Amino acid sequence: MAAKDRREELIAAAFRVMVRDGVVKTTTRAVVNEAKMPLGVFHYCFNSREELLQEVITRITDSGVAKARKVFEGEGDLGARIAKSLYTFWEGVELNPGEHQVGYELTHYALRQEGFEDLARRQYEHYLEVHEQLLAEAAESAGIKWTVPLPVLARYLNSVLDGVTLCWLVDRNSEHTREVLRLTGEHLMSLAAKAD
Amino acid sequence: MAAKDRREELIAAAFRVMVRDGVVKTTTRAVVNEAKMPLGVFHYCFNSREELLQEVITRITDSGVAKARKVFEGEGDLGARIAKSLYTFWEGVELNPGEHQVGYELTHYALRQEGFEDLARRQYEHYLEVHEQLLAEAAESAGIKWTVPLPVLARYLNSVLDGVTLCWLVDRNSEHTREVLRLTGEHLMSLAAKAD
DNA sequence: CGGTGTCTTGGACGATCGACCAACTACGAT
DNA sequence: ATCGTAGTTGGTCGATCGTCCAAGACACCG
Repeated sequence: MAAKDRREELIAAAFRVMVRDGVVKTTTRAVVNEAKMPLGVFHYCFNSREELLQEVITRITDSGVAKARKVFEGEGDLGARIAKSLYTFWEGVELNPGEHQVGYELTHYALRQEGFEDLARRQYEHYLEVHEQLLAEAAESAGIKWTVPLPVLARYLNSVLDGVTLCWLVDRNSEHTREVLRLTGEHLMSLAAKAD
Repeated sequence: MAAKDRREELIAAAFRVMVRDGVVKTTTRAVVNEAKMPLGVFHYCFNSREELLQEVITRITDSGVAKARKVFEGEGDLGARIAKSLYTFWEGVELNPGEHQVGYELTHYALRQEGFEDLARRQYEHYLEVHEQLLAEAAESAGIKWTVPLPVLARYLNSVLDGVTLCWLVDRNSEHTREVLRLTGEHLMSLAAKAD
């Protein structure tokens, strides 16, 4: 009935196809087939395939940011909060690996697509910003100061999470990954000092 | 003249195309065009495009392993060696970003390709193994023990390097990345204890 | 000389893709 | 009732892809 509703359904269908078959195989035909719509619908709702992918990228970025904020909710001292956040983050990865895999695929796709580089840049800009905010908030509520500049610490955290996720997507070694996250949590703790 | 030589040239040409245009656009025609050979050559030297990509993956893995070993060569105490290794690694990334980008693209490609998952798994298995060896060697030559199990420490190091590289490929913030690597080096130092 | 096997080549095939379009329907406003 | 706009559809176009093949070129061995 509504063109806008069709758009949303197609975006959701595209995301499902991506998780199942990968970004490369997410063709216009595969998407409309997943959404059980005739092929003609596609270019009535989207100017191009790229426009659809762009939409999916922003959705994933926003969803990732929101999820990160939710992960960090909680109480307790700094140590407990960090440990729980890392644990919750990892729960999310193991529960939904395809989503993260698609995220990386889209990042690399955007880096190669003329005019899409900014989209990837904004994606990581958001992630780094969120990590920075959460680290700052944690420091304030715990009454501590980070002994490392916040942007650096945020990049460090973001990198470790990206790295362990990528590595786990390949070899699925959950046990070692959890140990790495525990180690990272302890490291973060050691970078906190009493506030002035 | 030689079928085997053609093979090697095609592999090299394929790698060049990948770095320039990405894995997805590395078609049989693009490769033979890069190598300045007629199209028919391709399926005389390779049974399929997948066979070529498989060959490129193993080359990149081997080259990465060799480069990692070379990066770790050097003298001095543990701190200097770690710092220099991280610095040399990062020099390599900044000097040749495309190569690393292709590496990640191929990993994700392999994860999606039926029967190629093992190739990606072996790739990371090698990397982790090399990091483990280098960390063990460093500990021995410095007369220290790692206070964290070696496989975990290797995965941690591998993850940080992967993560910062990926992040830098997107936002090209060299300054913060170097600080993260410095931080990581100090962290590793803090995980060393005098051997028994 | 003839033949046998390794190269080399241009062209062609079938499949799949993104994109487009003309025709059809439904429905509210005039 | 008529018109116009938004929605809907199946079919089709041109481009590009991986793959294959038949025919020619070359060299070595009998």
